[in-house]
Amino acid sequence: METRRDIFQAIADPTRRAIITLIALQAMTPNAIAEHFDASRQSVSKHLRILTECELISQKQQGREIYYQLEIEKMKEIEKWLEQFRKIWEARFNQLDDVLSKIKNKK
Amino acid sequence: METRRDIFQAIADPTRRAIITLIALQAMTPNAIAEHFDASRQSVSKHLRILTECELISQKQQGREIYYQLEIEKMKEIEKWLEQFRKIWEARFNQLDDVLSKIKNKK
DNA sequence: TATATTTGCAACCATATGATTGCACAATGG
DNA sequence: CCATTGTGCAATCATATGGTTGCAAATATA
Repeated sequence: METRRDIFQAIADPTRRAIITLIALQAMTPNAIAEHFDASRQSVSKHLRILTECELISQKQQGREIYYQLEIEKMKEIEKWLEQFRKIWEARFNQLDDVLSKIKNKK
Repeated sequence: METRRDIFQAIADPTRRAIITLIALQAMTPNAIAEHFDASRQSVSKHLRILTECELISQKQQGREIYYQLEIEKMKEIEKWLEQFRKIWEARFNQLDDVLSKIKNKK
């Protein structure tokens, strides 16, 4: 709770992943978000703080209400980490393709 | 340590992410893996257990050595979760595209 | 067979985590 | 001005986490 925030650590918690999905399309207030979960309002507030700390979400003050919205660009960092594995998938797929065409040529 | 394993929880730890990257291209023994980190062999062994529990990696016994390899298919589950956000990215990109072409048409 | 190597597991420990409760404070509305 | 509403923060607590050390089991080697 006190350590440096990290996206991967942030999305490790299922409630936080659910929050991310919930506000992905529409910004919401903490109270509105909390209504979707069993957890208390304060507990959700803590999750929002963690998500804010690693800049996965941001706030928009509107009178006394605060709307939290997803910073979808930040999600791309996960995508970026996955890229190295995508390359491997594709390489394997191409290898399979080679094998298949060799079988075909043998016929 | 005792609870049900989850991929997102597994990749939350930086050492585990490093292990995944390390063995992505080539299966390795626990000792060989541990040499790449400051942590003790036993600590790495624990990480390997966690990764195994959520089926992100698998083992291949070879004499008295055990080779751990990445189950790259499992990584696609993260990809799958990201898909919902990719849709939003693309929608935004298209919106931007619309705006740009409208500006162009005005000229 | 005796010894060395490779590995996993159990016990233990300090710290992180996620939840709850209670409070404070600012903005709104009567 | 006073009550209500929306929100964050501090304190506390049980449990999870990640690390260490010490040991045991299995395989390889002399």
